[in-house]
Amino acid sequence: MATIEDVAKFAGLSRTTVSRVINDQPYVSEDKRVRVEDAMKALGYVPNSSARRLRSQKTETIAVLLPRITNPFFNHLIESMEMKASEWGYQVIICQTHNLPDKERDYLELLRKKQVDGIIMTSLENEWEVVEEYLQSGPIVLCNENVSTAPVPVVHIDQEKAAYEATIHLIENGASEIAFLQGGHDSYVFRDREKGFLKALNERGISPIETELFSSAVDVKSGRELFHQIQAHYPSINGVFAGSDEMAAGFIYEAVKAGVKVPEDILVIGFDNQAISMLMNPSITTIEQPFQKMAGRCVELLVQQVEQGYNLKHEEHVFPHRLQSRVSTSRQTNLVPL
Amino acid sequence: MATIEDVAKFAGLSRTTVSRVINDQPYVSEDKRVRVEDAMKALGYVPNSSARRLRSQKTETIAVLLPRITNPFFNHLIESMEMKASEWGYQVIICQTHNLPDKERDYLELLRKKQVDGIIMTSLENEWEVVEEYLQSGPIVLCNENVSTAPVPVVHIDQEKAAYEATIHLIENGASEIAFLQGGHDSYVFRDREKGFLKALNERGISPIETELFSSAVDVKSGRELFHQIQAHYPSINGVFAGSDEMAAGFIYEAVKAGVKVPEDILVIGFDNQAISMLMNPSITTIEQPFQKMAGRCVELLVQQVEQGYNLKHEEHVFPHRLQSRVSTSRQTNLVPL
DNA sequence: CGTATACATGAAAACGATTTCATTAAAATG
DNA sequence: CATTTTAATGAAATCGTTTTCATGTATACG
Repeated sequence: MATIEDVAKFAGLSRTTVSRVINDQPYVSEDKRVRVEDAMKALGYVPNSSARRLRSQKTETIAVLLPRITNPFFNHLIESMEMKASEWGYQVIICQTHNLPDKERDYLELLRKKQVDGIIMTSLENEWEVVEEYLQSGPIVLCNENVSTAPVPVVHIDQEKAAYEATIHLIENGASEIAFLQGGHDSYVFRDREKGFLKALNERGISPIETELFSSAVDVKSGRELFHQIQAHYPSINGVFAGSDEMAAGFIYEAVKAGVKVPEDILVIGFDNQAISMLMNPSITTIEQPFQKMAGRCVELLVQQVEQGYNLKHEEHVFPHRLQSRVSTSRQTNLVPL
Repeated sequence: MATIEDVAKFAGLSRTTVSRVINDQPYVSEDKRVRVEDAMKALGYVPNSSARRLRSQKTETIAVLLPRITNPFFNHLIESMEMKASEWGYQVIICQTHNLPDKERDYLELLRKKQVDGIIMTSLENEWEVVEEYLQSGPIVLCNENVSTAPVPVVHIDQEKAAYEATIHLIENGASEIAFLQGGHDSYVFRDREKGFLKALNERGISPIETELFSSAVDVKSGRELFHQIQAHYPSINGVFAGSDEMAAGFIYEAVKAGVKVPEDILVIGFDNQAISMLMNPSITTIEQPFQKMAGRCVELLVQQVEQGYNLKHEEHVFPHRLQSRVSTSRQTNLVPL
């Protein structure tokens, strides 16, 4: 492959001048500019990315950490992130942690190796203290998980309020014993939602049931399993707050199969307003997050820090959510949604 | 940040020796090795990725091109690709083309810039001749789209046979006028499936209807729109071959809403065996592709070419598909699936 | 005991760009 | 016209590694 040196020789000029042309810098005469451009074309020259990165100490690449890309919430987030990054001239490296702290650390190392300019974390598997170390090597933006002590920008909805509203919605539609079904492992999202959930129960004089429900994730499979756990151990439950629409869908799928009626026997609410929540029969009431906007903001905040420097301060970017009411929580009608 | 030079000075040794330790090379005595390791630890040294890439002419990064990550077929593919790549020590850059030829070319340029070692294309927006040029800069593996003249490994199922079997299945379950609904733009997948579709019709003495149905994609929205187009212009159609489960789900959603019964009035078959095909009511008959295996093979083939060199020859890797029969094509029972 | 052979080490070249600095020529200024 | 500015150019340093090559020392061999 041709190097800048080859181009320079071919054009009878110096590397410096060629570099100036490549980078659209001033102080190069028109005739030389043309000569360089011709030479580049003739040799099929393309600047070598590695050399550029080394010299300029920039990679124009960011890493996005997430549990797994098949989760619709995360692939919607990353779709928008990739588009926004592309607008800014940045590439996106996809990093699936599968909820493993070690994998997360491996990917954070990309920052120390200077393989990426910055990182967006949409989930958190290590203690924040572990992650904080990496801020020495480059900026980090937190999406979704709101660590209130983290000296970085955090982008999220008000999870507590959303969960509170969802729970109130269940109660007002007739639920009196409600299960809180969130993905297996502890997280800030989990805790914030649980807080809102308990606040609503408390406010309405409902005592929380101490359940021993377990699910490893917020996917369809978990929802299906949890239906059977509830049937077996907590048959009196008549309301379900699910951590995702997929989980709600899995739950409803098994309920329908078992002849348990939603919403007549159990009210179900999901989260994220994914396609599935509209398509299911009964359709699923859910909380909508403006993920495109959140994703865009994350990228903007990160790129800004990369290009203009960053200082360690906590900065919250809270986006509005919206409750989308559908059949799964509606005691009045129970047929096809509008 | 500390460089290899700093480590060398700290340890009182040369860069060369430090490099040997980093890369686990022989010819370094045990005491020196320890001294280097201590120095690295003391200085918090991590090798700079850009410098490494420049010197070794390797990036240990691959790019995966796809239309959009929110399409479940593609995010399932890329989930497995990322995992496999990670096993081999490679990073994955995600490249959404949104079906735009220009965007595709932009991403192919990553190969010329030496920003990636190789590329996996899961879709094709340019003429193959355009793409072929890039083979000068690095290996490419084609997934899904089977360009029979392309001198690269291609990984796919037998789309023609799958479509043929799906169509026969519709016919044997009573469909006599069948619409072929595939995503908007022309593609090899499209053509192969259409071939199989027409072969089945022809074999069973059914003349294809010349429809003017248009959809821009294979997503839920397209499926919904197409239902209405069919209702309005081709009311006699009683069978639908949809290019994806999402499309089939959108179609069925609108059908149910309009009081058209599936499968009684129209039989519907989808593609990919995504979660949605099981969750819908009626559940959707579909064709399953072994995408984990296909994804894994793609990465293996690419990495192998990166590390051991590649020669330009066409090489087909065909994987088995499977028809999963469900309610949407079953005239006998029409209630809850098993 | 002389001579291959393997082991250990470091100086310097290389990877391919960008950037600093020096130099010269041309234009503007008083 | 002398002097300051501005424009145009290139030589060489730099980014941080890996690799080649040279050199020295210990070990094995006949």
